[in-house]
Amino acid sequence: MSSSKTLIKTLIKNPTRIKSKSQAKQLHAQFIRTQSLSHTSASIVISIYTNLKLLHEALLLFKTLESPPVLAWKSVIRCFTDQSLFSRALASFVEMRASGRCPDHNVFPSVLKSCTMMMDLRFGESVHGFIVRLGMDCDLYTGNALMNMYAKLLGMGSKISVGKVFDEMPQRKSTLGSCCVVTESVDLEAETCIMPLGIDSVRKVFELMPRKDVVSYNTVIAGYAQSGMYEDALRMVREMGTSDLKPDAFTLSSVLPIFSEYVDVIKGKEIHGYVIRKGIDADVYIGSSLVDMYAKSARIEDSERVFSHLYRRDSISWNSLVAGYVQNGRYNEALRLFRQMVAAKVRPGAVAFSSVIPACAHLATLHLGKQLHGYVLRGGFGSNIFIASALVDMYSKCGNINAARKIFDRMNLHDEVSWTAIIMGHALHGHGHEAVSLFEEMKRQGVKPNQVAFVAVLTACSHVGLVDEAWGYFNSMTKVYGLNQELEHYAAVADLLGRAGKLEEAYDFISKMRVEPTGSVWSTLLSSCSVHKNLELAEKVAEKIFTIDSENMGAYVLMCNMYASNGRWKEMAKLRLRMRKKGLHKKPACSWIEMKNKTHGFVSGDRSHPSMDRINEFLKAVMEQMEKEGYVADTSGVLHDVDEEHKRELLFGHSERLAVAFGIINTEPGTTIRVTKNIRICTDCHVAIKFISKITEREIIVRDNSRFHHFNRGSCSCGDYW
DNA sequence: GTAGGGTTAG
Repeated sequence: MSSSKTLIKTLIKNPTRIKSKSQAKQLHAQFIRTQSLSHTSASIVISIYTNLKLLHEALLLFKTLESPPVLAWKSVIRCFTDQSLFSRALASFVEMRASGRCPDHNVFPSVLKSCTMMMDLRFGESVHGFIVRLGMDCDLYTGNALMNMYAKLLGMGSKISVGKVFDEMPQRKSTLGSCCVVTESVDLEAETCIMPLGIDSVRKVFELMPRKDVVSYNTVIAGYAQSGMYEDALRMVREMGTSDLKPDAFTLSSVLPIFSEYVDVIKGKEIHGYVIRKGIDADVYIGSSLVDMYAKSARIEDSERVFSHLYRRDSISWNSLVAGYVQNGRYNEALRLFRQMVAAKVRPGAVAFSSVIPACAHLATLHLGKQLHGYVLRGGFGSNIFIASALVDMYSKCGNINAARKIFDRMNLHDEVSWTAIIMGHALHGHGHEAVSLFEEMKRQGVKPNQVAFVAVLTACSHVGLVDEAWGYFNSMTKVYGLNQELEHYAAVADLLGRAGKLEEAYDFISKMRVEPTGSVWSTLLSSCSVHKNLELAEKVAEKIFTIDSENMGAYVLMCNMYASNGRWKEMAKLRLRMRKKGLHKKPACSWIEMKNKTHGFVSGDRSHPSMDRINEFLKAVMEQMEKEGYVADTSGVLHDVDEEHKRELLFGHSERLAVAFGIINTEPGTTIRVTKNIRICTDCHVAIKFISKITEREIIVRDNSRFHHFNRGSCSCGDYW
C-alpha cells in the first residue's frame, strides 16, 4: 500500500515517465494487484493512457468509476478532442458538469477546440460565459483557445450547427445581434454576459489576457489577416517585437498572404530573406505561402523555385503552384502539375479541383473537364459551391451550356459567383434575354450583384443589342449598389454601342470614360468600325490605339484590311511598311477540335495535317453544294493583293473551316462539332459554316475569342449580330 | 492552444 502511495506521488510529479503501452498496463495491473486502484490512482492511469493516445483502455477503466474525478474527465475529454471525436468530447463535458464536478482550467482548451471544430458557436459562447464566471479567462491556454474559436466561427459567416448531443443541454439560448451576443451559461442559473462579434471578440479576449505568448499573438494576427484587417495584423507583428516575442513560422504564414494580396513583392522578398535567416524556409506552410505570393506577383519562376526546394510537399503546396499557373494563364502547365500531383499520390481536395477546373474552361478542353467532373463526384465534392461554380463555367466555356445549366439548377445554394457564372455562360452563348432574366432572378432572391456580375449582364446585353437595358444596369451600379464602374464595365458598354452601330456615340463614350481607356477598349470599337464599314472613324480610333500601344497587331491587320476593301492601296502600303519596321508579324489564326481525347490544331492555310487530303476533298464537295444553294464567297475582309482565285483558296484554308471539316469527316452523322478559335471568327467562315450546318445536318459550335456561335440548320445563334 | 492553396470578368 505504501509503495503504491509513493508511486502515485512520483507519477503525479512526473506522469510522462511512463512511455509505452506495456509500462502503462503493468502499472494498471500493479494497482489492481495491490488493491490500491482508488479513484485517484485510476485517474492517473487514465491520464497516462490518454497521454499515450490509448483511448480504448482509458475508456474501459473510466467506465468502472462511479464518480470520476476531474483528472479522469479532463483526460478523456482531451483524448476525444485529440482523436477528432469532438461531439463525444463535448458530450463528456456536459456529463461532467451534470455530475457536479467543477472543471479546472486545462479542460477548457479541449472543450473550446471541440466547439470550434463542430462549428458550434452557441455552445462555445455558453462555455465562455462559464469560464468567465469561474474566473478562468485569465488562463493563457484557455484565452488562446477562446480567441481561436471566435476567429474561426465568427469569421466564417457565423455558421452554427448544433450537434445532437447539445439538445440535452439545459436552457441554452443565444441570440446573435448585429453588434452583440447574449449568452446564457451552461448552468441552470441563467447569467448573461455581453460580447461583441467576430474579430472584436478576439480582440477583447486578447486585451483582457494578463499574460500573452507567441501563440496568443499568432492567433490574433491570423484573425486579423483572415478578416482582411491587414494593417492591424501587421501592427500586431510589430507589437510582438516590443514584447520581446519573435515571429515564428506561424506568424509568418499568416502574414505572407497579406503581401500576396497587396502584391508587394519587395516586402515579400524581405520576409523571404528573414525566413531563410531563421532557418524556417523549408516549412510547408511558409513554402506554400511563398509559392502563392510569387505567383500572385506574376513571378511564377520564383514560385517554381520555392516549390522545387521544398523537402516535403503536401496537397496545399502542390495546389499553390497549380493555382499559380492558372492565375498566370499557364493552363497546360497547371494541368500537367495536377497530374503530377495525383501521380505523387497526393489526393486532390476540394480546393485543388476548384483551382484546376478553370484551366479546362480556358483551354476549352471538354474531355479533361469531364474527367475532372468525374473525380469531383467520386470524391464527394459535388456540392461544394466553389467547385460547382467552376464546373458551370467550365461546361459553358467548353460549349455545353445545357450541362452548365443542369449543374447550376441542381445546386442547393447560389451565391453571386455561381449566378455570375451561369449569366456569363448564357451571355456567351448568345442567350442574352435568358441571361438578363437570370440577373433579375438573382436580385429577386436577394443576392447582391458584384462588379463581376455587372460585367456579365452588360456582356449579355452587348451580344444581343439590348442598349437601353445596358444603360439601366450601368447606371444602377453607382446609384443602387454603390459599385464603381471599372474599366471592364466601360469596355462592355463601349462594345455594346459599337456592335449596335452607334459608332460616334461609342467614340464619345470612350473619350469621356472616368477610367483611362486601354488599347483593348479602343480595339473593340475598331472592330465595330470594320463591321459597320466606317473607315473614317476607324482611322481616328486606330491612331488612339497606336499612341497607347504602338505594336497592336490586331489594329494593324484590321486597318490594312479596311484600306484594302476600300481600294486605298497607298495607305495600306504605308501601314504595312510601318509594321515591317517594327518587326511585327501577324499572329497566325488557329482553331482546334477535340477528337477521341486528343486535340487537333489547325493554322490557316496549314496543309500539314495528315488528314488534309480528305479535308480538302470534303470541303470541295461541300463548296459545290453551297454554291448551288446561293453561297457567294465574301472576300472583302480578307487579303488584297492577291487574285480572286487565290483569295478563295485562302478562305478555303481558314483554320475554323479546316477544323469543322475534320470534325465532320471523323464523327458519326449527327454528332455535334465543337471548335475553338483563338481570334474572332471571320465573316465569310460564319456564312460558310451556316451552309455547312444545313448541308451536313450537323450542329456546329464555334467558340471564338469573344463568344459562342451555335450553327444549326443554316442559321447561327448569334442571329448574325456579333 | 496557433499557420498556407480555391469559384465568376479581363
